Amino acid sequence: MSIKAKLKRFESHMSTTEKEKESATTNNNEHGSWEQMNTEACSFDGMVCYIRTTRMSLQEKHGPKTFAEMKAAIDRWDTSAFAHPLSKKGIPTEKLLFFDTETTGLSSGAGTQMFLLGFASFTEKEVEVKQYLLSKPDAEVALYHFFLADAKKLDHLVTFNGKAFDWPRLKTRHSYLREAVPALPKFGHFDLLHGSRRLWKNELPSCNLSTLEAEKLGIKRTADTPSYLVPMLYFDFVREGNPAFMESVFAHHEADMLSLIALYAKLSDLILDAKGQASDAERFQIARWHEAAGQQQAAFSLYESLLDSKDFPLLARRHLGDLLKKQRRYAEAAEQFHACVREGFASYDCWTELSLIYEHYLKERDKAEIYAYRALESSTTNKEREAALKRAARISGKLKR
DNA sequence: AGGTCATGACGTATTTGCGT
DNA sequence: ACGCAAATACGTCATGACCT
Repeated sequence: MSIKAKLKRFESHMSTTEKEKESATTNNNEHGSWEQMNTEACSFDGMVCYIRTTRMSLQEKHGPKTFAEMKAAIDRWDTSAFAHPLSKKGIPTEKLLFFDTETTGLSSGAGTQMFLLGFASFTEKEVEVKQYLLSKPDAEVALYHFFLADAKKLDHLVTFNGKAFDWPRLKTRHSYLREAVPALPKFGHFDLLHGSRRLWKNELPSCNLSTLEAEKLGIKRTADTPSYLVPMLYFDFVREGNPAFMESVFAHHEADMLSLIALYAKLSDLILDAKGQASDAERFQIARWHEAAGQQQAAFSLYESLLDSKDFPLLARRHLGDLLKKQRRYAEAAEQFHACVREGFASYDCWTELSLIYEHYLKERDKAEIYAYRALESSTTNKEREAALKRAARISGKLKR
């Protein structure tokens, strides 16, 4: 008896739902089939990896912006005047992999599988999304074989928390398979989580990607499968072999990668054109970022631009004072600290700075003494009181002689 | 049973400038 | 020239957020 005939005889014993599932796995034209999801089964060494390829025009939008607009924003790094941790200057935008994975959980134990790898990238006229699905637990070699064959053509990762989550895990799995799969290229890596936190942690309840999408990228997800459901859907897929379970997972994963493009574009816009596009709060945080990155010029110019802002004139002044002092422009630094204390801002810190500057650099000890006592009056903790008292007493002692 | 980074609280090393 | 205290720059440690 042929296989077909056997199946036909068996059919009558199946329930209706089982029949539907069976047809979904075998009929390529129906909803939820591999073909309908643009997904191809690729074999390597007897193992299958499902590869889904999606291409979209640069004129398509993800949120309010077209991919062409996003690419233009990212391209602007190439003409930027300052160094920055997110600067891709010198790296073609087409060489970036906007990389993300799906796993069966957040914990790092042996029970957690990395079952979906993917990246979006810019080609000449399109955005291309490639997704590599693990067909079953022991088919990892095929997964990494096909993923690496494509990924190695590119050279810089862009991720959201990928430095701490996706990439170390991928490296761990890859090292188990290193005899059987291509070597792991040494990618450069831009991670967007920490920069996003720098800009927005004070104004957003959370800096997770979905909050950023909603609040900062203008991206609305309709009927999205939340991340926490992804593991269950994958378990169902493996157990029942029905590709339909992966449809919403593919969509979720794809949206994550496209949002990485949108987020990198947004951060690029804000950092490269802070005066034109960033809010006062964003500008202040970008200035602090420049300062931390050793870009005093860029920081200085942004702090200056905030002196007539509504919420940041004094904070910006305070930072300008620090920068001027570092540049040994002591008289100008003192002006900034004076302006702060006139407004009652950061009084202890600023009076202390004034006392230091007048004692050591402007050499007016009588003023240094007065400012030390002002710092003492403004002190709020024992630690501050002790330090201010000590300073005041020492300068007074100097003056007596 | 993870890794990265910002942040803040402390501790330490090196340098600077003062007073003797 | 010297010792000392202050200032600054650099480590270290702990904590929390984020990823499915």
